[in-house]
Amino acid sequence: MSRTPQDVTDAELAVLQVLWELRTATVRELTERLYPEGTSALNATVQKLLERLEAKKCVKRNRKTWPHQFSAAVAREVLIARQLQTTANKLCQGEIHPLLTTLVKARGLSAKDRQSLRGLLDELDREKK
Amino acid sequence: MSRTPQDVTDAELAVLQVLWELRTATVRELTERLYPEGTSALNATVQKLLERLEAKKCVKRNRKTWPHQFSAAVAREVLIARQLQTTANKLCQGEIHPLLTTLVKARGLSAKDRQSLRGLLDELDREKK
DNA sequence: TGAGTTTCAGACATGGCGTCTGTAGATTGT
DNA sequence: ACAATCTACAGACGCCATGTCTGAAACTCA
Repeated sequence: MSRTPQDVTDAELAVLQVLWELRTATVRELTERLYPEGTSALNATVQKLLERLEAKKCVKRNRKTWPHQFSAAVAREVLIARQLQTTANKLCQGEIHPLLTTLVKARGLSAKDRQSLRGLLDELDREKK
Repeated sequence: MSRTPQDVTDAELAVLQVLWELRTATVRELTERLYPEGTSALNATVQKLLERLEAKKCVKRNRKTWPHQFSAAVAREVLIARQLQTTANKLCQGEIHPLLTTLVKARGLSAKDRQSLRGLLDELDREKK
């Protein structure tokens, strides 16, 4: 039973969160945001995280500028979808329907939420007939 | 950014999957199921996994019998819900609604799925008014 | 050219997690 | 009761994912 590495780790995700907010940023900007009290050694840490994110195609790097400008290459929604699929694979043999029923049954679904969900479903009905 | 341990690891989940299927089992039965070709050393491995699962309150152990009988102490649905909440916390500040819309928009939702979902929503409407 | 950045390759450290060893205790057959 | 066999359990090992750091080369601007 070999361990499966995460597609995006916690520290990497923290970097992405800032990029989603700022649209684009330099290493320095990211470091200051992520480690307000940190030493300058953390620049290299953030750099490494960006390097790994780039390898995973989650971040784009503009090498034309100096310093380089970084931006997210995947939307938050994509990561959500990926994570949900992973959960489905592990716990439901890849089926997503059980996830839906679990979510719907969970507390915290307001009447408005239910209404908007119905809207989405209607849309799908019209699309696919 | 310290690493956060998983609540149930992959090897532990494999044990749980068998327990969900068999309802109850001994270490030996689990080992034969999980590692059909394995050596006897793996008995201890499974034992350790069970020990950790017990500590996490995911497994119950009956010490009255010999050998001990093990059974799952959490339903698959509970793990699903927990995992979904974790995802929501990491990617949506704890909101579950974004997960729902992502799932609904994803491929693989049949007309029947949509119908059963509506049924669930209706039920909730009646409950909470 | 020199000062102050930034980039980048590589190394290091911590700890999670799957696995294994060794020993004590329980059970069964004779 | 004794040997043979199984199980339980404590502890340790080792791999590797992941967050962090070091040092040197590359770049920019004055």
